[in-house]
Amino acid sequence: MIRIDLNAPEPLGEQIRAEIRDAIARGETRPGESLPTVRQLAADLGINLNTVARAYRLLESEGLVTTIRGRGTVVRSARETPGIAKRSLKDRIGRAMRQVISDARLAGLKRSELEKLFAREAGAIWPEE
Amino acid sequence: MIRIDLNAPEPLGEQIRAEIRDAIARGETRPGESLPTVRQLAADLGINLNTVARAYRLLESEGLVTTIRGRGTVVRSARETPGIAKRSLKDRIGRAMRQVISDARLAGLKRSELEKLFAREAGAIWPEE
DNA sequence: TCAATTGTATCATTGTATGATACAACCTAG
DNA sequence: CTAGGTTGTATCATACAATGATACAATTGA
Repeated sequence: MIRIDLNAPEPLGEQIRAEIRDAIARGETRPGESLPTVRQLAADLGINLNTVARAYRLLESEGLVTTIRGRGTVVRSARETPGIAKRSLKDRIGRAMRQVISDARLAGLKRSELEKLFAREAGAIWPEE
Repeated sequence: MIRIDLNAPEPLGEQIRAEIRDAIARGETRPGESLPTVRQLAADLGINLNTVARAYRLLESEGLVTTIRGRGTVVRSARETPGIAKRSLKDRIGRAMRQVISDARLAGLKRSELEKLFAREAGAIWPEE
């Protein structure tokens, strides 16, 4: 189930996109499964249907879902999702990771705490290994 | 040295703030050290001085720097920086970490690659341990 | 004291996010 | 095959955030 924070500084659409990306990454919503309709999700969250529709379109442009008017939006299978340029991607992820770690350090977390956190979340994403 | 990407979706001010936070966290800029003046940095980056000034004020509100008109902006010593409520903080960092890991997974990174990346960045932040 | 240096305040402009509303494609009962 | 309901889409308006131009105020130092 998707939840957002109306007061967060992140735009609603971005929050939705991030939540769904995350759900797909961890296999909570599987390929072939339908996402809620834009009206349904918008009503659940108490926001405008266009905001949800825009988030879905972002996800489609990322290749994560397929959406057909009149039918709805469906999660694509993993191998359908196109590969992206790996170099810049790894850079981008590296930067994001660095930011998280810097934040944690400034917040006073111990390295061991952060390592535990990382291990836990990574385990949720790659349960098989 | 601080670098930003004029075309990135993240606001310029946020980029500056993140860069400086990171530099402080990893000890590249040490307590007592002066940041560039708002005009200097703005000129270097080719942006408006107000954008830099606002980023500096954000950092000041976080307790990371002290700024005095006429003198400039200086990095505060670590133990001066106030502690923040730990519970919500750890949650926030946990969410950010989860996003990074989801992204990495969807991008096709292997778990081992991400672990290597994490270890490298964490080592840069906590060099002593 | 005065000029230079530093950050600050104010206002205008631009772009993005969100929402209200009307439209178009698709599906299914009958 | 057609009518009505369901789904996503397009268009327009509005609010707000980010950035910039410009003028101001505090501090420094010769």
